[in-house]
Amino acid sequence: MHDIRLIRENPTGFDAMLARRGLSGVSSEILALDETRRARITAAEAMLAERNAASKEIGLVRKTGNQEEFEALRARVAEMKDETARLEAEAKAADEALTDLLMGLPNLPLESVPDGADETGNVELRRWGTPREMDFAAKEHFEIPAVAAGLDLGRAAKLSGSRFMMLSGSLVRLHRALAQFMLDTHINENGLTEVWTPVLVRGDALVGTGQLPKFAEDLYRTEGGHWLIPTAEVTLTNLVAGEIVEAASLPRRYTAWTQCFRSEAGSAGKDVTGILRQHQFEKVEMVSITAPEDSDAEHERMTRCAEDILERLGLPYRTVVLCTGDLGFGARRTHDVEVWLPGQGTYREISSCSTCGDFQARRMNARFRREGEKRPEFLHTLNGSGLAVGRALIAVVENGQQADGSVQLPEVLAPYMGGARRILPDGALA
RNA sequence: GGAGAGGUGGCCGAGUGGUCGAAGGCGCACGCCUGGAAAGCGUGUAUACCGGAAACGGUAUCGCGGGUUCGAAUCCCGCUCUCUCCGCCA
Repeated sequence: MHDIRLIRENPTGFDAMLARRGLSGVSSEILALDETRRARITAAEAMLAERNAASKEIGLVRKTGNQEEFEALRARVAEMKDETARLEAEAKAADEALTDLLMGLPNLPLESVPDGADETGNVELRRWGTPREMDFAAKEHFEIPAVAAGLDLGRAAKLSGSRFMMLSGSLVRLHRALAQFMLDTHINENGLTEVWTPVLVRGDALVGTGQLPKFAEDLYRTEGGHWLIPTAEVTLTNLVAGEIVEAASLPRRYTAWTQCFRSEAGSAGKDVTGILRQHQFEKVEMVSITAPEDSDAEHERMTRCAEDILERLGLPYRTVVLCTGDLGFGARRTHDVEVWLPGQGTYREISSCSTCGDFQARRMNARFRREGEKRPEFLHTLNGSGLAVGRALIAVVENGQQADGSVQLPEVLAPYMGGARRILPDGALA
């Protein structure tokens, strides 16, 4: 949500920023609504003040017992009541229209974000690692014998339809090991606080982080009215919703390992083989809550936390900064970390780290107070995957695949795999 | 799921139709007092929005949303959350 005062002060600047995201000037409509809203509020309040004064007078008059004057005042107030109601309704209508409009507008990109129409405009920031030379044709994850032994897409489809998976044996253990390894690293090395959160939330929470009202079709909703979270960004960020926190408690750094649910509306035909894109998947999420002046550094730190996981796993990656055309709704700047997938011969997104500035904080009214200051200020919020567990699984097995159909596992996972370092072609650990 | 009780300012807590943004207390800030501190005394102490250069004025807010009334913290309806008991349950 945008600060209406900033738009009032600098409408052309606001339009110019939104233009970078491909939106034509909306400030004129915003300002018109804002003006109507304020005019009606002023008028309604003036009339209300008069009415309140008259009502007070009625009380006094009634005590003095002058019946005529009492009735006259009553009639006058009754008249004003209709007029007040009309003005208030108009003010409310303008206010709602304005809020709807503002709620549907994406965040403004930071200066440092490159311009571009789509993902081809993203700019590579750095690369780490070298894809392994393989003297055989690299397979995609679902084709590798060691993986196929524990991956059952057919039966998952029988139960749930497409874009669901069933994992068993060594493969699910590897999946769990990855999540545990990520969590332990974030908790022990990166100083994040682990949180267990609900995965069913109220609509308000999703409005706060920006998924609603605009992207309802991407989400699942229960009959009881709960929504399933598409990412723990929702629950972790909303931890500070409606609160005023002490500056001394910042930055707050959270991590959570949760199920995530996405309808994947609009991604028909994309990534239909394997487990790259699922309706239900696991993610270890990172969320930071900071003071405004610290969010840039925090963004870099968070991105490094995601990259660090890949480095410990020995998985080659590259990090890109998304261009304006590829930027998500709530983000000011996003770093995507893309891991090397030999089976596809390309880098694929495994983490997305975004700084949202005060965009989400405004929507959820999350503030902090500086030591000695009276006025609270809006917080800055950041979120990033650290990492998507299913995709990490894909990356580990594809990069570790051997000519004989087995998979060599990263050394750091051995403690989580009962000391095993390989998955054999038949799915057994070794 | 059933029954009951309750949600008032940073906290506790009074308040059943008007003069209530709301007694009192705690906390906090400032001042007096003191060699210094404590105690004591005094003063002050919410947020948002609208108008205004400002001083300041106005409006709203007693869980949330409606309603009754000239007037609602107070009466009515719906919702929500918390607590207690019962039921069910991993």
